[in-house]
Amino acid sequence: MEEVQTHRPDRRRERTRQLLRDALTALIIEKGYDAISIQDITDRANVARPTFYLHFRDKDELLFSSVRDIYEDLAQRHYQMEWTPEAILSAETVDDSDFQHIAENAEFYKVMLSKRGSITFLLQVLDYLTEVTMKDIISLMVPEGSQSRLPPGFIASFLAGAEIGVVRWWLANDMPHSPQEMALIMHHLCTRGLAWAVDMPVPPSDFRVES
Amino acid sequence: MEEVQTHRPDRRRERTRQLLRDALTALIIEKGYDAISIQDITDRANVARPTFYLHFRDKDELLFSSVRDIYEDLAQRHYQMEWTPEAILSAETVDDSDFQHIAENAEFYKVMLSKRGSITFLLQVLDYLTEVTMKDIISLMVPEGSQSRLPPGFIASFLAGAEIGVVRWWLANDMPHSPQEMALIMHHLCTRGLAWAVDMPVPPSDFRVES
DNA sequence: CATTTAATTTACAGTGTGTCTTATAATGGG
DNA sequence: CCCATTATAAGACACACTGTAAATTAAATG
Repeated sequence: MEEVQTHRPDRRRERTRQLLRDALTALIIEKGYDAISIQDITDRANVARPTFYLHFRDKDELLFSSVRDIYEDLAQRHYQMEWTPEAILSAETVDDSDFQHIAENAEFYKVMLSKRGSITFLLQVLDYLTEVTMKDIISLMVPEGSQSRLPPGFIASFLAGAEIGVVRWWLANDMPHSPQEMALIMHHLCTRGLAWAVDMPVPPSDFRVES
Repeated sequence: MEEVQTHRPDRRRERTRQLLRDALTALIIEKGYDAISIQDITDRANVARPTFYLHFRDKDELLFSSVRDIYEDLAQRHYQMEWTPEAILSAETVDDSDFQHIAENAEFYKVMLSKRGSITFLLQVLDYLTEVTMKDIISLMVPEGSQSRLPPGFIASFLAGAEIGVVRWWLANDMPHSPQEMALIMHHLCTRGLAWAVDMPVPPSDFRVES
């Protein structure tokens, strides 16, 4: 017996929800995610504590209600382009929207991808990146009917993890490069690997894993 | 005025600490890290709750007291070998101790690197991997007096993140490959990059970032 | 066996959670 | 503009967990 609550439009509702969202993001930057109590959020938002539970089950639900549209927007921006194998591997068409977005919300990510952040959030981002990368890998292989040497899921997880690592380095070092530069560096390292990065040759290998 | 407590050896002490450590790891696998209370731990260990605080400040301190020696052991195993630039880039001398260790503690890592885990732990592992990788990168460049195209910290963060991503994939897919295979696959992908992985050529590039 | 130290037991104050009730205020529809 | 509806406020409650304290009991060491 699922009782689905349908809400007629009401300014008070959206206003309160927005106040709570804003309070949360401000508090995250100030004191870290874990240290925030529901009381903190409602105090900051000038809302009674029981009101919180009229809108969100817990802190995580509030957090994800804040970021969901951001990732929809990012994915949409990414897929505005028609990705072909050539475009993905070419340095001319590198997509820097991820790094752009991180730069615009640097304070937020600096906290949320640190010990003061939330593992749920970090893994959500990682899964998002894996999924997007996965689609790119697929579009890289399917049109050719070609087989990659490694399982696509493996490669996507590899690249997504690498991106998180690099973003953390970027933020920890106060963003010494522009988003465009970062995307380009990342692209070179991803496509060409460590041997290129340290400018040393490795022998060719026909190593292959059946997926 | 630092009051350093010096403990003469006493079986009761080490016994209690070990009981608490064992209780924690068992509980982590059962219900996830976050859901565990101090009470849970002491109940499982058959120890009074105030006793916990005679040994550890909080849950995190207990956790890290459990894993510290593991990582010392791993690092020591890794550095038993004299790493030269050739050895690091060669597929003959791949070090699989990390994957071996993960496989031996698969249940534990499956939880701790998931939403039911702990961000502090995940980042601790990430930082450990970054540090170890960093030393490898350095040993790759210094003896030659050569310069890498990218800042070593960048590369190390990239590879460490990639390793976490891959380990998560490996665990999520119930370890379809042996630790040795995983280390080998990882090695190929790290050194040769995406172009190799999907078996498509990219033009050479003399792109370089001054560190 | 005696001394030292660890652990137990009980208790307490503090903090946060999730829910409930009653009263008040704002909103959108007619 | 008024009214029925719905959101919010205010206060209170039971519950769980934390960190610490005091007095007592138990165990290990030499």
